[in-house]
Amino acid sequence: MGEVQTVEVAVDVPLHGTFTYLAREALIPGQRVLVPFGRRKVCGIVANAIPREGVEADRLKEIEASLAGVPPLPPEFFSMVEFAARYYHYPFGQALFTALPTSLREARDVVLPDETLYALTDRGVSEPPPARQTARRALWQALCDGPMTIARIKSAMPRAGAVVADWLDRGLLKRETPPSVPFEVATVPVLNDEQAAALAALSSGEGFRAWVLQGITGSGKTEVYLRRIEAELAAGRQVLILVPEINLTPQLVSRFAERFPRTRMALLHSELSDGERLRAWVDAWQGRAGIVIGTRMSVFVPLPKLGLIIVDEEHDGSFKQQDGLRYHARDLAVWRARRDKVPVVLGSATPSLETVANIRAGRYERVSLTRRAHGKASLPVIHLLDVRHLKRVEGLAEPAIDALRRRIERREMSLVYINRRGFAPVVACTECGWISGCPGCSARLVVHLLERVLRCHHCGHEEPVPRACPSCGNIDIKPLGEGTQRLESALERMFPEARVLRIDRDTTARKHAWDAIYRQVHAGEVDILVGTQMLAKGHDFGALSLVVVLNADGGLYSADYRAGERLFSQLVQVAGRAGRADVPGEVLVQTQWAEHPLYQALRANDFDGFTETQLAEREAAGFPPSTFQAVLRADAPRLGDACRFLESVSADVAGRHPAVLFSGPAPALMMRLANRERAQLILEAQRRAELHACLDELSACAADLARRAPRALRWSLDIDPQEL
DNA sequence: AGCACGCCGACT
DNA sequence: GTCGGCGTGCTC
Repeated sequence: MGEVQTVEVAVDVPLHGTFTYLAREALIPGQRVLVPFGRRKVCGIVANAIPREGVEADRLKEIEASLAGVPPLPPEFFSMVEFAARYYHYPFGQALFTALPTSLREARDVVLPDETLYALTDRGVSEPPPARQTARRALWQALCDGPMTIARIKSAMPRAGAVVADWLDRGLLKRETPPSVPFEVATVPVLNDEQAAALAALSSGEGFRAWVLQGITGSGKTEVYLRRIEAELAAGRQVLILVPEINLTPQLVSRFAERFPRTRMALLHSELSDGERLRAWVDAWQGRAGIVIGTRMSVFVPLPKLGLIIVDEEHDGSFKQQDGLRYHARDLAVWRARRDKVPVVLGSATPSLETVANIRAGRYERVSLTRRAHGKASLPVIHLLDVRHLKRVEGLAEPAIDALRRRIERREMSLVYINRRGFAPVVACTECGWISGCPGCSARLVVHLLERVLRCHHCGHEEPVPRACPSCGNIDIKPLGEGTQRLESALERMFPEARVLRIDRDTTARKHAWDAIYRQVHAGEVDILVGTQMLAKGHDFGALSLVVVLNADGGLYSADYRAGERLFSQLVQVAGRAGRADVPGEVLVQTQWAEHPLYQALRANDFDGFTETQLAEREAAGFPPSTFQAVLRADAPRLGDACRFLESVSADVAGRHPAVLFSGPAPALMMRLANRERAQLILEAQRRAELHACLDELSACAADLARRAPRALRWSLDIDPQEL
């Protein structure tokens, strides 16, 4: 008789560990199963875990069924999820389910389209069905042109099932598995010397290497990727390309499709339906797709023949998941590349400071592209407009107005970029440049106008808003970054003849909004584009001859220590929009702090100089990448409950971990959100290991205390947080 | 997380 | 008298 065995099963619940079940038949790790759980039936994944002791056999329930549709998930998938669950201190079961496409999380069988190809045998070709059997004859004709899937056969001849079975029986038809990674390259443009050198570098060595491809805007990074990808495809391997959400555009996809016309691509992004996503996921997993392009979630997709990982725009914040399993796809990509002994390429014009620190530490190797790839195209000229000494109309400095007017006369397109980021207003003196800093730590104080206080979101310090500048007595002190509200309408009043197109969350919310915007822009129907952050991402607006940047200073002295880094990268991006082959573009940045090192570095096109000062500042202040951080966040209907919870967690754990600095609890920057109030506790350590040892204890303690706290309290732990 | 059990307020 | 609020406890 079949012996009853026990099996460990992972389930999508916020509890640590796996659950033990009885199984009547042998089950393979990675298999999806239907299990009774509490009073419901859920999907579980058979885990290759050590059977747990001390669970009485009579309390065990039985696996109800195995769920059909896909093969068992491979061990490499598990090992990556295990790592992510451990590193991000998140329950294994939930981590496993976040790494899966929705269809595989549900307690249902899945049905995938049948990929088997049917082809005529030699005999089949030489024995056509009689002409009077028109349907069979038409199917035969279609099959003569090449193999077909069952779905395509049925669309040609709805009741073909019996015919196919009959032809298979009589040896007229055979099943074929598709050639795994068919490969062919379309015409390839010539690389310039620098690109060729970069490609040679990225192709050198064997096994794991972490490369940073740092190329200025327009330097042709994508072409280098394409060449590098070509080599992998030619060797029959798969390539994983991670891109920010916004960059996964039809233009990017068609560029790949045109270059490798016979290679199957799997695209993974948030717009897909569950069915489409499952299909792409399985194509990648089964090795059918040679190229896998996707957003952060694709870092988990099993890839049996992985040869290379590319993370494009690696500095982009969208690689960090902001809820649930708060993973960073770039960091997991590097981990995965090391494990799979394949190279990883991190591409960016402005690599993140974390990446720069890794280059300096010798963990990553940098390859640079310093020239624009095409013709005589040159970098834009950047001017700083010191608004303290210039006359302004509605927030626009006169030289900027003149420059816009000239472009309108010449029928050239301009972009007015308004930086609304750094929404947390820091108070500054317009005379001496004094900034509201925290006396207790190196963070900056944020104005809360309603409560009339300055507050530190790092340590919780509070003080009243001063009436005059504490440094020079000037009474004209105000929050940085005020006065952009009226700008858009002001532009229209100033240039009534110009066609102004505003691009922001409101105007792009509708589904095909971008298509319409692109059409107008490329048809030359726009004189001035006005927009926010969105414009700094990889949209192609063709050539602009002028970019005016307003309100950038908010990012200079922000409560968020990453604001400077983000500002620099955004300015480099928007500046990169300016300029064409014949005329260099012009960029005007309006600022009160023209002498600030960030702007000086921007003007001199000096990324290394910029990172130098940033790294020094971060080191002095004890912020990443020179330290390692985690944030414990809590929210509740009342701030007090959230703070009390964080306070008791801190009191419980802090004493035993002197190497970890606890700051707070402090109210979070966006204190109120959807009628809930939020607070945070920040942890910092010099070494990652120290932080993680502390976090092991802290997460257990938080889970325990949360059970006794008011039920409405929610908490989360964010490792390597992106924003505080 | 989800789901049930359980014990107190305004409704047919 | 019951329908339903959400506090508490558990899930192999």
